[in-house]
Amino acid sequence: MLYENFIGLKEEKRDVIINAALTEFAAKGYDLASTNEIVKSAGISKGALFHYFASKKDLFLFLCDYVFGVVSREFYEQIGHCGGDLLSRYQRAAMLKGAVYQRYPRLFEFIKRLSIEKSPDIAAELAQQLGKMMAYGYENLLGNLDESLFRTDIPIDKARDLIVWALENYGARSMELIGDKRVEEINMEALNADFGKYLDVLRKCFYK
Amino acid sequence: MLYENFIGLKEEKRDVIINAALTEFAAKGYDLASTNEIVKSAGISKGALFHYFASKKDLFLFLCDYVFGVVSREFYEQIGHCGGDLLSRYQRAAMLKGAVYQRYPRLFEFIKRLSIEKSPDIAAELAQQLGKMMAYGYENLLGNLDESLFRTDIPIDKARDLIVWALENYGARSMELIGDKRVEEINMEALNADFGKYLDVLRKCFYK
DNA sequence: CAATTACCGACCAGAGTGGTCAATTCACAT
DNA sequence: ATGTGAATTGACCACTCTGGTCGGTAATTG
Repeated sequence: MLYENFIGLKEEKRDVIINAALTEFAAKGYDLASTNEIVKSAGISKGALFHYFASKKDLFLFLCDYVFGVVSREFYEQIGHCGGDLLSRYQRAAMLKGAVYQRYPRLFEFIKRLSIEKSPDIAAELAQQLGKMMAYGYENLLGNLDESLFRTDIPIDKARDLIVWALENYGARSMELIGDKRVEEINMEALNADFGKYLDVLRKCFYK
Repeated sequence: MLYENFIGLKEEKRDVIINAALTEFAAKGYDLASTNEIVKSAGISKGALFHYFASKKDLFLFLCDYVFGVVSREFYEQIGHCGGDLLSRYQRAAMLKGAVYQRYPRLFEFIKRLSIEKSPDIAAELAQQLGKMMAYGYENLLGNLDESLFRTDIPIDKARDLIVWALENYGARSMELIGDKRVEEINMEALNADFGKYLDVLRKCFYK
């Protein structure tokens, strides 16, 4: 069975290893990422890692599968379950992102890195999976959008672009702000309140 | 005299070396950047590089100085010479960025990388210079801002944030789109026209 | 012409690479 | 307590790449 040795581990230990690997790959990309760093940061031996995974490539592809699963289940598929307009969806997405972040702080950085990954060793396997993933994401966030709330004196597609860009940047900035804080000491209410204020401005400016 | 051997080179050759080094450092950061890659990509010998610069660190610090000079002279100090409102400044900044890009395509990526650089070998020297630089940049772009054009029913600071974030993202996206195209085949008029359309939307939404 | 400077690239010791494997520890059935 | 198979360890392997050196050659200068 695939990854049987790793799957058998208890959840806590699995997550430690996953987070160590996500962090290393996110920081350096596939080629420059070091398995030595991963085992050191995960607190396991070199032998253990290669007992769980056949090779560095195997580990990387497992991570891709894994994050795609997490993001699809815990993120994209939940976004539909709320208002059909863009800003409501983002509001919900922010909450969901916080939940995923608590368990896998580097997951989104890992995914971001995937989209600029150029190593030929994994390009073929990665390309199709990533393409499907991105398409799925945009479909859930932007597909079947209720556009009736937008003001009518501006092109909706450009307004949508600007909103998406601004909020992506807001998200990135929040991540940096959070930094390596322990999960407990992040004030989620304050974070959401602040985000809400920006959404209000966007509603006032881009909606009727 | 400092960097005398390098300064004496003719401009063309200097720029080739500078661009090769900017590209490598921007892509991998200080620690992982390889001087071997730089000399290969610049088309010079290892000996030559260490004839121009005493060490990798010396080269890196020269580059920092150099890009700070370029950006200050060709970018920040020119932004003031136009309308004092935020969107006019961004319009001008986009043109200026294009000019710098033609000569040093990776310069802005290099600077971006500086702000997340963590190598202890250079941290001390870098920190102060970078701080001064960023402050100078924001002062020129956001300082002494004409805020009279903003609508009065929204908090100006939040509107300004959203505009800055959206346009930063637009800039990053344009860069990616340009990718590694040769400078000649970039359609600057089309690029500016497109950018103008987005600025129009922002004016309509955030200004009176 | 000599003298000086610019430049080359083979070479160095050391660090780090992905991956292996004999040896040890562990969990657990008897 | 003991035997057994699986989980785990970390020293080790062959190899690549690192920043930097240096004896030599080519080009420039006076």
